[in-house]
Amino acid sequence: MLTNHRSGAQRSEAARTAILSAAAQLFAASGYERLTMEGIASAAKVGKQTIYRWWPSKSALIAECLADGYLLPNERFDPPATGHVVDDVTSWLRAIIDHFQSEGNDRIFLSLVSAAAGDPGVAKHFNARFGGGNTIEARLQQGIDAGELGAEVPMERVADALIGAMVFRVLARSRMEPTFAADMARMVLAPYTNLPTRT
Amino acid sequence: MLTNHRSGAQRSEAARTAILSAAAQLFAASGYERLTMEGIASAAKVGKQTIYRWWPSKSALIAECLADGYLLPNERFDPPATGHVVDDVTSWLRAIIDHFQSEGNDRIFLSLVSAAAGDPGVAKHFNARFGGGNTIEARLQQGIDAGELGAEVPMERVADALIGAMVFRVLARSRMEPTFAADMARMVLAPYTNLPTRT
Amino acid sequence: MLTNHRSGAQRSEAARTAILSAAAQLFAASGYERLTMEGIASAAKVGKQTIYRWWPSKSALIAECLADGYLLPNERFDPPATGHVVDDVTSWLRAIIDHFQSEGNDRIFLSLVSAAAGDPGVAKHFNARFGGGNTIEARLQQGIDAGELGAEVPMERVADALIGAMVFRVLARSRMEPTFAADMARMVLAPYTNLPTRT
Amino acid sequence: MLTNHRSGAQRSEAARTAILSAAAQLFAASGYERLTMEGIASAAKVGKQTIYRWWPSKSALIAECLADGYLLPNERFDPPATGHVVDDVTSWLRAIIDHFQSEGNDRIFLSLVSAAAGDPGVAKHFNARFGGGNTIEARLQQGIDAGELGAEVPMERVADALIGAMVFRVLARSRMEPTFAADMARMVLAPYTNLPTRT
DNA sequence: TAGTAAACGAGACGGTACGTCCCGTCTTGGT
DNA sequence: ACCAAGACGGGACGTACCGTCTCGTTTACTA
Repeated sequence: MLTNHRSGAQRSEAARTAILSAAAQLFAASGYERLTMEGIASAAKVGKQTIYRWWPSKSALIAECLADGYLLPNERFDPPATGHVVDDVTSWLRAIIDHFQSEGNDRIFLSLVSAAAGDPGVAKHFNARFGGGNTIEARLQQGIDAGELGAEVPMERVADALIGAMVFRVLARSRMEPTFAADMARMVLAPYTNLPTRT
Repeated sequence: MLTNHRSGAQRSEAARTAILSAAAQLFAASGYERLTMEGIASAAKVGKQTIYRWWPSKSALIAECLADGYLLPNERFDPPATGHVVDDVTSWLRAIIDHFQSEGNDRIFLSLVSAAAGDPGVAKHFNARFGGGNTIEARLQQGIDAGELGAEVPMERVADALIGAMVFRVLARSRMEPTFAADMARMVLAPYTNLPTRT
Repeated sequence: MLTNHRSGAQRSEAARTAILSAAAQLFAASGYERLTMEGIASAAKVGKQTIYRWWPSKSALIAECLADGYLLPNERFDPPATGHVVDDVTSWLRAIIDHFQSEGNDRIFLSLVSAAAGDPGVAKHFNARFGGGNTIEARLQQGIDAGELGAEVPMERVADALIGAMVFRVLARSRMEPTFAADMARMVLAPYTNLPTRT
Repeated sequence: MLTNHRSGAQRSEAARTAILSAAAQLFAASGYERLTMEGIASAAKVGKQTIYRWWPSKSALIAECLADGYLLPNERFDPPATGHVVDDVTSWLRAIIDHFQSEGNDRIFLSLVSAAAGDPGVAKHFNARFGGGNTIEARLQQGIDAGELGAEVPMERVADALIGAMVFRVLARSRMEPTFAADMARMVLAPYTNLPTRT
């Protein structure tokens, strides 16, 4: 027999889902710091051990919530491609900002920052969703290919600046101006566009 | 009796100092989440009540640590004024980055982000130190006055982008490249300088 | 200052009493094995830590219940002194048997045996209450002094036999005959009485 | 098909033996209260279900251990028949005492008492081994038949006293004197022997 | 210079949550 | 049908801290 079989009952997908859902719901409602394993277990109608059996810590659990789309919309923040890169980037950034400045979601975002600050595993997923490798760089690359942008545009730096500015403003509890997205996009992309952007 | 006098012992400055020092030391060593009031009281050789008498919460205590310079150098991050604004901003940003990427200080910064994410009071002090009213805008204003920069430079946005990018990279546990500061400074200021910056 | 003073709040006698009462009540109701610290804390409206602060274990708590008379009547089992030692010992033993064969008390006794079997500290108090040094030996000594008993009566052995037989019968769930006490008393004291005892 | 055969595998004698052995070994090592079903299953390399399939409870398992001689020597405590009944009873009692006062066995005995106190089923087997139907009464009957003892000797009471005293002393953690067995035997049998026994 | 009231260290208190152990049941795949 | 393995919902364990509340001592202003 060549199967490396595992005897015993299989992991319950129902329990896994219930735990992630409960964790996400309580996380959104109360924030990372007030999230308790007992609360999750109780909300998920699950024994605490079932949580600890599969996740080593609260932060690992939240990281998986994040990775599996329980906390944030999974496929939402793709920049449009209208042909005008600055406008498209502005739209993209504004969509993100609108989402996280809306009631309820702001708390989630702050809790997520708190979790990411406290745990590298969460940070990794946080970064994966917002930072490097994200869809914004693909859009910039399209802009280069289309001749809208100079090839020397420092794509990672652009992403750092746009996302970072937003994170910082949320962290500072400083509500962003309506023109924030447009201002940021113009500022960081201006030197690389082949169109006049001053004023 | 018309005097609103207060008899009895005065607040002990020794206790206040001991508490802030102990809190800062434990905060730096263990982070915000593992910081405990009992640990602080014990390290400061102080009764718990003496802490609760003067600070309503752990975050208020940390906010005061931050405000009083127990956690960060108080007067350090002033940009130089050599006459070349992009270089000066680069120097300023690099100094901040070097400080917070050094061993020990990175943990403090992350803990600070965590505390700020969890508590608006801490966030206010966090912002005061890094954001809005900071010295960087004064330097930019000097640049405008000296004719180095166009008057239309969006100073708050520049500050958001520079500080925000750094915060984001620290949060993402992504060590910044040696040219990070220079790249950022050039990118955000280029469209407003009266000197050629492409390449 | 010569006082070896202890700073801080004093131990709460109310908490101590509530804990011992709750423990005794639950012990009597559910037995030693089903007794839980959480149940006691909850019934006594006390934090668990307040129990653990003063008693190292469940058994130590039960031992103190026993020592302080929360589980058994404190002053009850004194043999009478009518002048006839065998009758008096019979009365004494029968009183004990009647008490522990009554509904409710039988469970207490068995639980006590279980606790004593599991913990030397409980055993010590169990022994103090039933065994050596008890009042039965004083009564026998009176009998010797009065010339009823030969001086060579092995008092400890008599006590061992009487108490032991009862313990064994309770343990064996073997309800004792009405004549049990009299039979035992006669049997163990007969060789030492100066009166005819055969038949 | 007329046979009332049972399809499927038969009960595994190997599993049964392994479980009883493991239970007895852990019981002797850790006592009744610390004995766990998971520990037994793991030590016996058996699934927990296999235990629960055949025994309803921990106490039933221990009762079977006791009945099948996994915990105590099965055929050991027969009194000799030298012709002198007090000596023979002394020898028998001393053998029992020596066995249970020896290192290791004392713990087993106490654990057994604890188990018996907590569970009637165990108590029944405990009693069967030490009490009522035991071999001591047969020896006493021989003594009566041989004219050594008066026919009125209360055999059950004698057994209660001898076994009970020992149980009580073990329970009280009170090591028995070397002359304990002889003293007890003389005391309880003296009034019924046809020989002088005072001193 | 005595009285008194606040601040202090210490730490007990009623609680909540931790992460672990074990319960007795259920599920899986193999013999 | 029985077995080994082990996941499951649940309950209790003993510990760590929470924020509040006495204690008895120290300090410094007021009468």
